[in-house]
Amino acid sequence: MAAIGDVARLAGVSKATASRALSGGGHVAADTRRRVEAAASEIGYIASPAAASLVTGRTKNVGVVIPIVNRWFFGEVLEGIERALLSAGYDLTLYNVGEHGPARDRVFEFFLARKRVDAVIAIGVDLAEHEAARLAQSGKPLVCLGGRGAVDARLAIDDHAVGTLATEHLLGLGHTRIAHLAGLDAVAEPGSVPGERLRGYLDALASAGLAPGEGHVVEADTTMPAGCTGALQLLGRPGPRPTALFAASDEMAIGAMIAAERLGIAVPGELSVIGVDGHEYAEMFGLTTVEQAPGEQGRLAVDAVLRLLGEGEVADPLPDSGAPLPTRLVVRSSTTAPPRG
Amino acid sequence: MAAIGDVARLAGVSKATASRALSGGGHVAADTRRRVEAAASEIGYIASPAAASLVTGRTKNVGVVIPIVNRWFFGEVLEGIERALLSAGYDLTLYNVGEHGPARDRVFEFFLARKRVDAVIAIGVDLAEHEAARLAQSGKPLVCLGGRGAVDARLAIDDHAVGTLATEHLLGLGHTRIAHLAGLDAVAEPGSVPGERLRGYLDALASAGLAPGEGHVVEADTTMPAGCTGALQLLGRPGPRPTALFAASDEMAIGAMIAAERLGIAVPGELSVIGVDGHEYAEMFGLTTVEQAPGEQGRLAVDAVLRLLGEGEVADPLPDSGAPLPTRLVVRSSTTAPPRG
DNA sequence: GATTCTTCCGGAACCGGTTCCATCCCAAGC
DNA sequence: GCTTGGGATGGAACCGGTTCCGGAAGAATC
Repeated sequence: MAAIGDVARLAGVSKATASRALSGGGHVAADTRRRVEAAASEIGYIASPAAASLVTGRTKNVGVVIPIVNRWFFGEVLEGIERALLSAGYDLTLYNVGEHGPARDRVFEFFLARKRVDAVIAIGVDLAEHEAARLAQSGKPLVCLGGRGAVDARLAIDDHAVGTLATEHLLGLGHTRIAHLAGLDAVAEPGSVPGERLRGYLDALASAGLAPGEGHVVEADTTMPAGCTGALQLLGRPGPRPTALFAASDEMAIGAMIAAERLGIAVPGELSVIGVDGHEYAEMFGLTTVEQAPGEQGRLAVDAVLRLLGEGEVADPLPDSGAPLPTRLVVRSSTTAPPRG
Repeated sequence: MAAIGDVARLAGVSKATASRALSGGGHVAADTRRRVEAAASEIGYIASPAAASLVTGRTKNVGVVIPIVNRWFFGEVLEGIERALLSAGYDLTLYNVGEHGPARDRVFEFFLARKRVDAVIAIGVDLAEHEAARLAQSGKPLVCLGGRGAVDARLAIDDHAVGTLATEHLLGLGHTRIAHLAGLDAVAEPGSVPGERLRGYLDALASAGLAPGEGHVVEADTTMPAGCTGALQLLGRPGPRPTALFAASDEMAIGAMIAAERLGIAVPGELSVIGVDGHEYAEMFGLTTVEQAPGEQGRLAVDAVLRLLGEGEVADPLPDSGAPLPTRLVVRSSTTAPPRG
């Protein structure tokens, strides 16, 4: 394996100059730099990241902590992060941590504590106090995308506003019996994503002088099958049926549309459905939704990390660090005015 | 930051002994080892991976190359790999490479060529000749899961057998008009996954003295929306309608079931549907499918890599390296005998 | 023309581990 | 009692870069 000493010898310069020519920012004559570069490519020299990081303390590597890979939103964020990091010359080390337990502790205590990553991006994970503390103590920048826990840099959409926006869209169409397919633990955990969306929904209803009908708020996993099951339960019960349904995710909304089709309920004729996410399948199903852009959110998280690492261009406009990430209502064919009568 | 010298001093031994006590396999007195370990934990010593890998040449890090994160199969494999690597003390560095282009070249030429990963796992990627050569030249073990290209270690299911198995299930139920929703380029690329499944389907039909009806083989992306669109096209055309449909993936199969529902075609009464994958949603839709176990496949790939790195237990039974990965038929409620008449 | 500044470059220390080699000591074998 | 052997340990080299420091040469200033 070719080392930088070989390059230097071939180019007739010292190791120091070779290093400066190849990576350092020091003053090197243009001609010398060319000679060194030629020598390097001639013998196929590739710098050792380990040696460099040993002395600089930086690894050009960012750890990404994610609770689950195989959910559309997370996968999309992950792809966005990967692309952005790669084009900045950074590697991405993936840590898939689930519920609290020994495996999760091991990631925080051992893997992330080592000097192998320069920074950490945590996506949708609720950091326990000691986990955040551990990371802070290691001195590595930490950027959170969603999730909860006390950290300095957090990017998130305004989930309360999302709930309000979706509900107001339905209210604006004239609906009054609006049901909600909420995420798990929406009622029990007020600060969580499902909790905030539920609160936004309730607040919008209240502003219109309304309240949800009995059994018109159902909690389910944010997946299509769970959405389908939840909707079957919600739409199948006796009593006045809702004319509109706000689902906490697009997957749930699609599941609900499938449930409606199964029950012979026309969408949007007899039931309007709105979701949240901007899922890639939403368009095919004609689903009205409050879009967020997970891939773009991943890119923004990388931007934030790079800035914290001092790599950001000075020209970069500082993002309004407090402001929530953008969302937007996309109206398709799954929502319309309620049936007359 | 505490270094190993600090630990050694505190324990009253030399750096060499401290290193041996903490990681090396050399002879260390039990009492000394205890003293060193106590000293290490007292000052919160954490070894620097960079320093260790600089001298040992090993990084305890595996690169994973994947064409797309956000597809159920790949996400599942990725999670399986992550879990297995983590429990073996390895890190996972993710490279999401798409079509051939400068970004992809950069991954192979720059990122993977550096001494940052000990081995590479490529999932479902067709390695170009120069890409495989580059990896081979770097001397790093390479394990492929699916995909094509000349490499030494490849794990894959037998896609031809999958196509045959699915088709024979339908034939066994008495179907004769069996359509196929194939993956993209199934006809154009005989060696590919979609191509092999198509061939298995055709061979099974031929063995029964049958051939696909006109327009009864349709190619589509292996997603739910594409499967829906393809099925609408396939089922909507004039002429005798197929009584059974073999879709090249579960997502496509689910899309097809939605299409059938939309067209008022009963499943399985008027149309039997079978897919491939064992998707997490298959059960909810009652979908009969040829299951493969992507998470388990990821674990097996890690096993293979670890063995190549010399970490495998000698006791480990060598897997029949040539044998295809297991698949199995799971019969649910989406397939039945064809309608009479 | 002498002084100062700037640019370019080489020598050498250093990052933090691992490992080779030499040494020491104690127990076993003759 | 002396040699032999092997386990335990320390000293020092080493991995492959980066960076500090100092020197040399040329440009700019007076």
